[in-house]
Amino acid sequence: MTRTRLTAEERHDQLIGAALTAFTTGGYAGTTTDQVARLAGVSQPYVIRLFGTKQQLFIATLEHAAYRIEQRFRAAAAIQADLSSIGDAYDELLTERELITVLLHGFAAGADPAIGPVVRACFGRLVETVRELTGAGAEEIRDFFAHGMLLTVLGAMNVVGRDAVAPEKWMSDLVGSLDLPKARQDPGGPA
Amino acid sequence: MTRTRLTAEERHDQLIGAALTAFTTGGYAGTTTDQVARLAGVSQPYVIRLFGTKQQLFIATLEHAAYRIEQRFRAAAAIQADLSSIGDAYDELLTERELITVLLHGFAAGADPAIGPVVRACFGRLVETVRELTGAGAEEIRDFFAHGMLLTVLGAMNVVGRDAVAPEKWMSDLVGSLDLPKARQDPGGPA
DNA sequence: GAACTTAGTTATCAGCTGATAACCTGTCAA
DNA sequence: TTGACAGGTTATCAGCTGATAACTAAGTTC
Repeated sequence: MTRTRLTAEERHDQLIGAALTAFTTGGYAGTTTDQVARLAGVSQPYVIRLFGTKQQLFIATLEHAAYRIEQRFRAAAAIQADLSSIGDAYDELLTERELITVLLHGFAAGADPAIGPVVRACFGRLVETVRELTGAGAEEIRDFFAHGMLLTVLGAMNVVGRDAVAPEKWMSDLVGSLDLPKARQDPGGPA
Repeated sequence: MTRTRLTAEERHDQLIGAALTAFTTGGYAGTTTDQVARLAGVSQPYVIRLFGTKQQLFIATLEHAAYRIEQRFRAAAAIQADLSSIGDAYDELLTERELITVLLHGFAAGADPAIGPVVRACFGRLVETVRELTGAGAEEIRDFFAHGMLLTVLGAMNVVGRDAVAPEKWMSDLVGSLDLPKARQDPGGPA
């Protein structure tokens, strides 16, 4: 069984992908480095070797998620540079769950002295990016992220998104008037 | 050293208070039952004995937090039954951090099959409570909780609240136009 | 083809953590 | 007093988990 050897950089990227999936489900403390390793088909000590510590792996994952979200925002703004366009991009990210939800886990772990600065920087960068791309005022930016956070939390709770539970009335009140991503649920296509 | 013996109910309540503090900082997976026990001045096995499992302790803590938040909302509405009054109550809760932040940790753990239903029920109850108290429409309710979630997340990241870090410009943009609780920071009174 | 570099593994472990079991001790009624 | 219930403790542990060390093997260069 000749294993395909990857370059350290390729493996690094692949591991961050696996970490994204793993941390999305379990959060920082609730995820083991072994889970990440298995997802990537690699031994657990090798994960540690590449990233030093579990904490550094989590931080790298957060930064990667924030970077990719930023990219999606920029792509959306390249087509139409306003908040509604970026809002659509956000909705798409929400159905994919991982990038947004892992960031929420970062927020929740923001009290950690090592993770806090990273997650604040990531979030601040996103705020600046949206303002730069749209030229929107402070109030608009605030409202944009406010509704984004609501949707993010509802997504983490499985109130909206791919694995959403059966809706109740209070849910539709919260989500009803937003152009929510429920209508865009994956109709069975490939991941 | 004669330890003061409490009734099981008193100890139960005290332990939930300790759990509130502990889980607020570390989240569900990141907090040990021993930390809770030490905070309450009790042995770790006794915590398990009273609550069965760590998970049940967390669930009890979430429900307690949601209940107390609801009470605060009702108290605020008793004085003035509109969203701005309840919003003020929310700001106060935010400076106290614990009740709101522990709920956020519940949201983040919402993917867990045992915790998910509980946290959805808690949140749904809060939504229904606010609507019942204010008679506000779906959009108003949504906006209220959207801004609430933004503040909650910013609180968990220590962007606002008691232990807030030095502010940066993007933070003031997000928080600036909200009647934020920063001005109400505890001026040195007793806890 | 040999020396070297780089990608990966297996073996191992110390420390933590939730949970169980067995025991101890105030307090109160009769 | 004595018994019995309720509120606790100490002792113990199996299993997990992040991390280290030592070893193996696939390419690569000369």
